[in-house]
Amino acid sequence: MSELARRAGVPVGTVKYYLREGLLPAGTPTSATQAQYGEEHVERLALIRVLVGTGSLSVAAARAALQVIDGPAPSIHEVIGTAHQAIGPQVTAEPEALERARELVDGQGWRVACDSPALAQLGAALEACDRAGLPGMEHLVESYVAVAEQLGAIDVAAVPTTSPADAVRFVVAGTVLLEPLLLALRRLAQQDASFRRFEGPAVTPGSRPRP
Amino acid sequence: MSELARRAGVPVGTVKYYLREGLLPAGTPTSATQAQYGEEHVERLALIRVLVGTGSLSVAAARAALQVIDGPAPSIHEVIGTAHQAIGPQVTAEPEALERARELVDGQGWRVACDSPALAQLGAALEACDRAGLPGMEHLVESYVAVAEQLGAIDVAAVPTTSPADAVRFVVAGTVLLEPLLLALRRLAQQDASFRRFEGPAVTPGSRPRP
DNA sequence: CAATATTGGACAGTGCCGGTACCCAATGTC
DNA sequence: GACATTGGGTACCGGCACTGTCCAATATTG
Repeated sequence: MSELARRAGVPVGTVKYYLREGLLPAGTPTSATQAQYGEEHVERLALIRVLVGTGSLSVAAARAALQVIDGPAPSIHEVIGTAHQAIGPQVTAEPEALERARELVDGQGWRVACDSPALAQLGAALEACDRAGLPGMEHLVESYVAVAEQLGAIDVAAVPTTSPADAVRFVVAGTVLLEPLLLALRRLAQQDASFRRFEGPAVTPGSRPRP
Repeated sequence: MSELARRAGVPVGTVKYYLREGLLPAGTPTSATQAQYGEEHVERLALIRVLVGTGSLSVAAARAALQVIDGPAPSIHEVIGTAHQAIGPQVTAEPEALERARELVDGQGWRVACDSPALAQLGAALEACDRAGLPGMEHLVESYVAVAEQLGAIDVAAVPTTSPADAVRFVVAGTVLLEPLLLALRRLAQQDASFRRFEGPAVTPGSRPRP
């Protein structure tokens, strides 16, 4: 076990913790004080660390996500739904907000499961924007919907067709790990866009990108 | 204070907590045991709640974000940078990952501050995708960059020009609150796209959206 | 073969973080 | 004047992701 921990770069105590929490399957025990761990355990450990680290999943959510990866793959569409159930922050939106989300989605012609947690998340997000008093939301949301449609198409097109297991792994890990990637890119693009709009033509000393 | 708490729908103890933490400015005291709170305090409280609730900012990050809103607005471009500093999860990426992020951004021709936390976030996210063994990342990232560019343009174009204070508020709140909105939309779009790709033509009983 | 080190496992403890409960003197209300 | 309420301070709570400690069984070594 110490070798596993060393190879994965994770403290031994943490490995024990993951074993206890059911994130990491136990190794094959060779005796009462020894167990065999393979390369798959190292990879699993790496996956756990990125899910709870970069993906900022809770340990419970990571367990659920890993169960989806381990489980059978009925169909990719099913897996996406299950993954969203497992991963999503369990947001509870009021019925009216949920209704608003449904209308938006239906108006867009999207075919979406009624019980998807993403609907509640959308409703809560819309509600939050209202409460914050953000102006011009209608147009903004419209633009975002168009962008999201591209994202969905990109993601689904990128699902590998080599094997069902690969596909499931890609869907679960990709859904989680591309989120921070997307948010980071958005922020960087915001900086660039604001530079072009506000600083580009007349370069003001002191407000250009810092060295 | 109890009236303020009631109007904002927040427990009194929590209001005290926000006062203590410097998120909510103190009311004008009318005596030793009484203070006057105005509509602005109710709005502020609502803003705090969406930032820490839906926006899932820590109290410390929310304080920093609110300080940006309260502070002077040198220029929108500056505000975006400062807001990213305040909001961002303080990710520490290794120099090599950071270098990789820089190359990606430079290759895209984006003008970005060298010390932006978003660069570290991007580096960490790329690193995480590698560690998870996601295939076909190059093409995927390329597509995401193109989408992010649209997002940045949308966000910056939506900044209101009515007053600097409005603009700052929009930038800070929008950066935070549109993130959950975007992620929810992405998930919904994924569901729709996967439905179209995998379930659309030949409808399989039992795998269509649940009632 | 005996002395020592290491292992896996169980369990309690730690540090942080949002938030809550309690207490108090000063004040408002009846 | 009796009594409730207020703001403010402090202590405390529960959840979470670990981490430290202990222990008996086993591996390693002289």
